[in-house]
Order: sequence, then structure tokens, then C-alpha cells
Amino acid sequence: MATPYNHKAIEKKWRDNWAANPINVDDGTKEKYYCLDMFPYPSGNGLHVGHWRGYVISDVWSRYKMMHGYYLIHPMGWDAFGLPAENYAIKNGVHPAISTAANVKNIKRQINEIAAIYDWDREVNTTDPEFYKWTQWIFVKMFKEGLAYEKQMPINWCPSCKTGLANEEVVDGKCERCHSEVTKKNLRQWMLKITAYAERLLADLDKLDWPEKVKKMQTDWIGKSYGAEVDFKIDGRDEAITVYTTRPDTLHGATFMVLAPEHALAAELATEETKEAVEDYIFRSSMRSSVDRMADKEKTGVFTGSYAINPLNGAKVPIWLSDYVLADYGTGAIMCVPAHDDRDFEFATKFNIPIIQVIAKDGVEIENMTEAYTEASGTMINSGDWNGMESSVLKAEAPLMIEEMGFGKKTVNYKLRDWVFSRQRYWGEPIPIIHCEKCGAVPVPEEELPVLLPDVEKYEPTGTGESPLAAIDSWVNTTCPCCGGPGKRETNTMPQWAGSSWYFLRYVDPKNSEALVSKEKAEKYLPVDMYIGGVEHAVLHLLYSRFYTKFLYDIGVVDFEEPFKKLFNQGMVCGRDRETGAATKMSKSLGNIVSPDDMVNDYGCDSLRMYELFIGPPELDSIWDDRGMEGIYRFLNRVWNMFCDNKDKDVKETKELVKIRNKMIYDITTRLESFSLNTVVSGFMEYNNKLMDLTKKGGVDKETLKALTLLLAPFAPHIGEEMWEQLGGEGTVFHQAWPTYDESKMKDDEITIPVQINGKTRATITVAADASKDEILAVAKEAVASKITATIRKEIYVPGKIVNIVAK
RNA sequence: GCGGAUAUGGCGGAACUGGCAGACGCGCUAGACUUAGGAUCUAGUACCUUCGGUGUGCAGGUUCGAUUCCUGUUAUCCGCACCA
Repeated sequence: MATPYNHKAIEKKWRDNWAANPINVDDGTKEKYYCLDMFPYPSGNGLHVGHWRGYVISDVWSRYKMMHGYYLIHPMGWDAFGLPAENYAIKNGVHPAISTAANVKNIKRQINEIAAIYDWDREVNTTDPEFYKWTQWIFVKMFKEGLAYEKQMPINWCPSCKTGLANEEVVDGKCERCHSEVTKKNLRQWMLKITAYAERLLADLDKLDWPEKVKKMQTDWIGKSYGAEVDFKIDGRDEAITVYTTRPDTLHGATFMVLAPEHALAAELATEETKEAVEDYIFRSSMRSSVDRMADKEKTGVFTGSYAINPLNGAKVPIWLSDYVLADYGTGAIMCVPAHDDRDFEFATKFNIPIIQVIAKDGVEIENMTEAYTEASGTMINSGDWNGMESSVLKAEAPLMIEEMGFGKKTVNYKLRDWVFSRQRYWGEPIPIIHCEKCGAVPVPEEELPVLLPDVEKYEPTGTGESPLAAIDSWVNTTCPCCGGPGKRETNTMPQWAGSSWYFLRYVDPKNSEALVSKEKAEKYLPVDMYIGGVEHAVLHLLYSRFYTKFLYDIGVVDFEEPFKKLFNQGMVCGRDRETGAATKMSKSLGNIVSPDDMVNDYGCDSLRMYELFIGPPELDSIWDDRGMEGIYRFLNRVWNMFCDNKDKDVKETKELVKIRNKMIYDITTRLESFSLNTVVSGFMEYNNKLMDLTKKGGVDKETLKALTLLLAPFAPHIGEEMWEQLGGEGTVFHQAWPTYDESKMKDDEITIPVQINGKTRATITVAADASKDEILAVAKEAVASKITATIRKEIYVPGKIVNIVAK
């Protein structure tokens, strides 16, 4: 018996060897393959086995690509701005830069335990001034293009984090980070005009090889709808109120109109009698948080006392105010057709407003409507000239008809809002703007970037809407780059998403001081071919990155419009709840975090890598169970022993061995190609069991051992490299070509076929693979002759699969 | 409320275009080797039973044949949530 499997010695040996002789080298002739991991936030908790999973998946894929001759861009970096470091600073008085650096060091050590081929020469850190110089540069460019602008508006405000938030960061009315209830605060904000890209962000989703789920989430978030704007004259005045509707076909059924309480005309429309009630309603609405407004579906509202004129039939309709109409969508005003809209129906019922049905459901007019008929299908009724038309047709044609009639226009709308981009916190990129009394907001000249984040004494957010930077007079007071007069620096910082919206571009040219990325390197190494990470960024990071990339394309920095060609979302690794046994997210507070460190020590990196994959389908959540590690460790031991038993023997290749080898290559390759990584691992186990069997029956030949080594290497790189060396292979195993299979050599001489009677298996027969149908049926009938108790009605033979005899 | 995903032994999970359900692993049972074994190896392990039957959330359907296709339904998870 040869030396037992010693993971510690083998892994140390190859780790040192790879450090001395890097295997991923750009020789200028290879094609690139860019495989990217979502870079981590360097948290003080370190990595758990869930983080590992994603990194293992991407490393296996990278090494597989390397064995197809690619030069890999496989970088790692740090998304290091953000609240936890700042909160730690507030509590302990340690500068975020210091605690972050310590966390980076620890996590880097842990990541190195994975033995992934990260190219640390490409490492980036969003808090590095040489990096955020370009984060600020992009902002300045956006400002110059009119895509970054200031606005005073009520925004989402987290009272616990004491900062404003983007819509994307508000989940169920709560702060995405700390889960506090989000309130509204009227603040001067920096906004990014992501809405200018809405159409392109939507249309280009088609080009992407992304999970449908993520594409759908982005589609819904952008929320495009087609409809018309219609002008309703206010009775007795010259002004009109414009509404947006997707159902202009129902215009004859509009019996009232509702404005958002924040609508510019809301207060003005009140009459003497309604003034008090209207003002009261507007005031109360302004005090309600978005959570309130969402949770409370019961309709409230107030009649303004004014009327509008339906432009189509001249009907006089009352104008109401209600907070179910959103101020910042469409025109902030709607026409209400209670017969054909659930919300309008509810409102009309509550406030006794007439309901006029204009689409016949199943050809009839409903006598007493109990609910709205919302489908656009049926014949128009009560609609003047439009009577008799099909509503679905009218729905499509009405916008243009309205436009021709001169009281509206065809239009589209998006749910997507501009991006609230400023944060009132310390640990982020300063927004590179100087405010001057004469010149207004002036961008810091590009050659003066970066605007360094100064040290402060107190990190504590003020809660007033000012960032802690505002307290540093010496930093705030500066000169205006435009007129040379006195100026004040912008004290808001950027959100955490700023750096992560473009970091993947910097990896390919991380030390360039002249440009964000050189044209040459961008062309050669970008874009990202495969992006691997969790699904939690579906509408945050992934939407922002697409927006940034499109902008950089427009100003000529890059020559592609989509940053990530292919996206893979790995599932979460859950812990098990000690009492209920249910799967729960790993978290510090639940105390169910499994650290990879001990696992690596006890079983080795190769075992942990394979177990991370074996645990379940990579795209689904899975539950961590320590005990399963044993099984993988045993498996690697068995591979090692089988290998050692055979490697020094000169075993002749047999037909059986050739068949198993080709089948093994075929199975592993096709499963890997379809990203079914858990079944790749079980496939290895199955084939190893077969090879162990054959070891007892005469041995396994070198070619087969070699094939196994090559297949296994991306998964268990250390043992793979060791086996390759012991087989006398040249250089590193990762510079070898991925093995190929020959389908003609996978065929069996004999096949085993189940024989069924009436669909139930009664016997199996073994016949020559090339036997004819008649021969097989004859053998089959003989095998089950005693069990056939009725007349044979039908005999079915599916070649190579099954025989079914129908007897009744 | 709307949309999407999932449902298979004690557990994690296999099953390619309909063709032997439970591969592979964990756990468990028995045995071997051992002073010992939480090491290793061998055999067994869906359920009920005597033949035989029943089984892929539940109820139907299509088919010679359904985990796979269709209709309905339940549960869990995820996303959106007054977007007119």
C-alpha cells in the first residue's frame, strides 16, 4: 500500500509551487476569459461557508476555461465603503480605514485558503483614493452631461442610519440595511438621471444571458407602460389637468378625477366650503410615512369642490384628492373609471360616485356591479361614437385618436425613478462639487481629483441632513474653480453602490493614473464573460452597473453597452435552526455561522471545495451539514488509494477501460457544461467506485488515470496537480487540454432492457446491442411467458429502452 | 391582490427529449479486521406484506407507459405591491 492521502502535505507543496510559478499568464496569444465574482464587503465577521460556495463555483469554471486555453481575468477586490465600518468607528473611535484594512487582511487570508487563481496584482479597493478618483471622475462627467443634478425633494430617510436612501434600498418600506421604518425628509439631494436610460436598460435585457428571474425583476422595476395623456379642462377656468392613463378606451366611463395630495393644483382647487377639509387632508397626507400609506389600503380622500370636463363627452366630473394617487408617477393625476378599475371602483363605492360601464362583459351590461371589470376585452357601450368597437383594439388605437382630436397625446411611462445619490454619512466618496454663490454648483476640475475624504474627529451622523464633513470648516471652505471667489465643498458623500457600479472595469487596468481604463486594455480584456454572485443585487448593483456602463459607452470610455454577458446566481448556504431543524440564513445573531477555517484544517481545501459543490444544485439554497464533509474526505482518500494502487503498474488498456474512460469524460463534461456541479461530484464518486472495482480485476490503465486527473483538477486542484506530477506529466495540469471523448467507444455490446406487462416491470433481459426488434421481443416474451395471463393486444419496443407487453 | 419558483426515503439530493423512481452521499443495521475504534473494508437500507401490492404534495386527465405533459387544488419560499 502506498502513502496514505496527506492533504496537508500535498496542499502545502502545491500552494508554494503555484506561488513560485504562477499558472495564469498572459502570453499575448491566448484569448481572454473574464470570470468575475461579486467583490465582498470586508466585514469584521470574516467569510462563512456560504461566501466560499460562490468563489468555488467561479474558480472551478475558471480553471475549466483555462484548460481550454484561455488567459483568465479572475480578479478580487474590496467593496470597502459603507456603514458597518463607520458604525464601528463611532462605537470604538477607530478610523474606518484602519478597521477596514484589518478586515481585508483577514478575509484575504481566508480567500487564499480556497486556492482560487485570483490575480492579486489586479486587486482594487473602492476606498483607495487612486480608485475613487475615478468614481468621482465619472460623477463629474455625468454632471457635465446633465445627468447629475440637485433637487430639493422629500426623499426616503432612514432615521436609524440617519441618511437618505434610494428607492432600490427601501424594502417593504424599511431600510435595506438596518430594517428601520423609512420616513420622508425634505432635503436637497444629488440625483442621477438613470431614467434617461430607462428604454435602453429595458431593451438591452434581451441581449443578456442572465437568469430569467433577474431579467424579469429588472423589467418590472423599470416598469414600462403604454397609454395616453389626456387633458381635462377645469370647469370655469382656462387651465387643464393632464392625466396619464393606460386605458384610454374607457374614457367615456370616467366619472371622477383624483389628484395626488402633493399635486401643484391640489390646494388651489378648493372652494370656500372645502378649503379647510382639503388643507387638512393635504397636511395629514404629508405626515404619513410610506409604510402607512402602503399598509393601509382603505381608501381615503376629499372632494375639492371643483369639477373637470371630460373632453370626449363634455361630462362634468368632480375632482378629488387621494393619497392612492402617487405624485411622482405619470402626471400625479388620474381619470377614474370605477367600472373598469379595482381601485377606482372601491373609491367610487365608498364615496357614492356614479359608475358607468363602458365595456360589455360577455356581451352584457351588468346591472349591479359588485366589482370592476378590468379586462380589455368586450364590446364598447355607453361610449358615443366608440360604441360597438372591440375594447382591446380601441385600447391600442385610442391614444392616437385622442392626439388627433387635440386633447392629449400618445405616451409611455416608466416606474423607474431617478437615483437619489447623496448620503449624509462620512465613510463614502465625497461628491466632487464646489458651491459658489456666483457660479452655482461647479465640478472640481478633473485634474484636481480625487477630492480626498478628510479625517474627522466625530464620525457620528448629525441627523440634520448634513454629513459630518460639514463640521470641518477648513475642508469645506475653498475657492471656486470657476471664478476664484469663495466656495464651499459639497459635504454629502456617495452611496456604497458608486464604486461597485464600475469596479469590474478597473480590474483590467488597476494602476492606470491617466485613465479609468486604457482603450487598449478595455478592448482586449472586457467585458465580463461570466459574473457569479447572489441574487440579492438583482435591481441594485446589477441595474446601476448597467447604467454606468451605458454612460461610459456614450462618452467613449468603453466600446460595449452591457458589462456582464452571462450571470449566474448561486443559492445561499443556510444553517439549520437548532430547535426546528428549518433552514435559516447564516447570521451572527443566530449563532449558526459555519466558518471554513476549521474545515480546511481538518479535511483540506480540496475536500471543502468539493463539498461546497456536492451539497446541492448551485443555483438553489442549500443547508450546511458538517457530517457530509466526511463523505467527501473518504471519497478523496479512495481516489488517492485507487490511484496509488495503479499508477506504477503497467496495465493494458481493455475495451472495458476505454468504455469507462470515454463515458466518464462525457458525463463529467456535459454535467459541468450545464452547471450541474453537484452531479459532477456524484459522477466522480460513481466512476471512482467503478475504477476501484476494476483495480481488483486487473487494474486501471494510465490513460484512464490521466483522464480522471484532468477532470478532477479544476475541482480539487492540489490533488489533481499531485496526481499529474506522479503520472510523469509535464508542467502544470492546468495547462493541459481538457480531455475529449469518442461516442463510438461508449457503446455497450450488450444492453439490459426491462420487460413490462401492462406498464409494470416483470423481468429484465440482456441482449446484444444490435439485436433486432423481433429477436428482442421473442426473448422478452419468453422471459415473462408464465406471467402473461391474458391475450396479447400490443407489443411495444422502444429501441434500447424498454419492452412493454399489453395483455388484457 | 398580482407574478415566479419549489414539493421525491430518516436527511441532502439523482432521474438527459415521457421508458426499471430513489443514482451519489450522509445517517442507520449487521458482519470482518482489530487491545480498542468515532479508522478501514464487506453486505443491507422507500413503504406494507406470505405470494404480491403501494408509492414522487393532493384530485383528476392524456398515454401501452407519467416525478416528467395537461386541468384543477394545497403548502412553502421569493419578487412586486394603490405605478392608473
